[in-house]
Amino acid sequence: MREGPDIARIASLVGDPARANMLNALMGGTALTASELALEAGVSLPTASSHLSKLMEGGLLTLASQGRHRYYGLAGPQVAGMIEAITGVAEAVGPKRVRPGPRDGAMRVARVCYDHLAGEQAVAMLDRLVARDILLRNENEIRLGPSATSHFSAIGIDVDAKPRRPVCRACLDWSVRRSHLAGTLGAAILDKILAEKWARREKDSRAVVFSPPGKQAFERVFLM
Amino acid sequence: MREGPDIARIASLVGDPARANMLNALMGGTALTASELALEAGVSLPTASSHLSKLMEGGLLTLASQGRHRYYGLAGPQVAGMIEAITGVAEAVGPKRVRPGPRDGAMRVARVCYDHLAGEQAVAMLDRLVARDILLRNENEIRLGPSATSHFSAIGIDVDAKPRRPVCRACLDWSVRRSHLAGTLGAAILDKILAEKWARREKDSRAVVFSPPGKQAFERVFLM
DNA sequence: AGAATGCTTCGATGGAGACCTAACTATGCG
DNA sequence: CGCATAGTTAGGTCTCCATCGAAGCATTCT
Repeated sequence: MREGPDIARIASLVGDPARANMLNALMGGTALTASELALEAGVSLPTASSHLSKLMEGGLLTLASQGRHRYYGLAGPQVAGMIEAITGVAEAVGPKRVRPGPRDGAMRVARVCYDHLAGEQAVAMLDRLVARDILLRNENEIRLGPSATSHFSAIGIDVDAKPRRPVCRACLDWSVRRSHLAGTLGAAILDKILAEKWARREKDSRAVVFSPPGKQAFERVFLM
Repeated sequence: MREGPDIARIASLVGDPARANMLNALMGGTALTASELALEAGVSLPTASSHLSKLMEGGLLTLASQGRHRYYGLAGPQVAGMIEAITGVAEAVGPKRVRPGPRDGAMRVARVCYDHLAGEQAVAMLDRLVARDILLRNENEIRLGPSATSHFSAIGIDVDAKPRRPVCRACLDWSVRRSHLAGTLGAAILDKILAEKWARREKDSRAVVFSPPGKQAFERVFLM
């Protein structure tokens, strides 16, 4: 029997799949709301809330209340370092990813992330929008460029509406490890993709599958 | 829902108090038998055996059978680093130990971290080696300086051997919150300290206690 | 004020796993 | 061989906690 810092307590906090998923999502560095984290973890809102209060009590998270939103973030670099260390071990001893199934491949290409598009397609889209100066990017901040209004209104998206949520937000993509576009604009684009039937959502999955003509249309609008 | 390395699996292995105690005991660097670990963990032998097979299956331990004894040890430096990282967080957020006992004081000054020295002494040593340009440090990376070979060979340590493990590595010290020296060089230095009898290991603890003349010798060689 | 949204608390349920005793296998010793 | 020590396996109990639906606050929008 030993004493010393209670390492089991901390480790068991990370040891639950739902909480691990949440922490993983927060490794992107941006704080997320309880709903977003519930989606990431694949659990209901009450369950997520319970997990979050445990993580808070364990000192692994910080909380920033803004109006009716509650943004949870990692408590600090030390916590992030710990997650990295655990991830490193998991990667090393890991059950050597069996053959990635077809779903995994589709998920990698394009999937829904809360309310916007993620995956290779989404990362490529953000890159292209920035390269064309339609969006301006500075580290993790994304703003509208001068031609944004005209460009997006041409395809039926109004970026000048003043919603509560930020129009643009960077969201770290776990498969590509680079950012894609979130925020209301990201959500509006996903809406358009689905409304135009360029792609459909895989049932019971976050994967988004483009039809061949839909893919062409998407690339013509966003990747040219 | 995410995928990626199964961090929850690894963390939950550490997240059980009995297993955490076992891992903690193994942080001393010496392999222990199942009975010894059962004692450390405060559980019965069958329970310990069950835990050990889980840790083995999780890839956190190595096993060396010798006759009817089975010696369990940490699987490697990466696992040791993970435990240290978790310990650091637990220490930081932990239920602020009421009053540090005498043994805690000794642990703070100098202790074994898997195969190298940790604690105030170790942090001071790395600081000094960097200040003298014997080691070159850049963030978390540590390299040998130009005079390293001659300096260490003068005290009987060969730094030019090419092992698989890195010669130098930074390891975050949970008590001081700054880095100390790990890697094969860190291990060799600990070996020398014990071989020269500058210090002895506290029984059943990771603490390392310097004798007065030993402390002088150590400081002459590494802290001047 | 009333409706809508974001989140937490409550209460009940089910399943996972930590634990021990007892029985079994393996190695070493006289 | 027969006994002792080291360790694992089997079987069964019990506690903990992850989970969800429903209901309750809190904040903001209209």
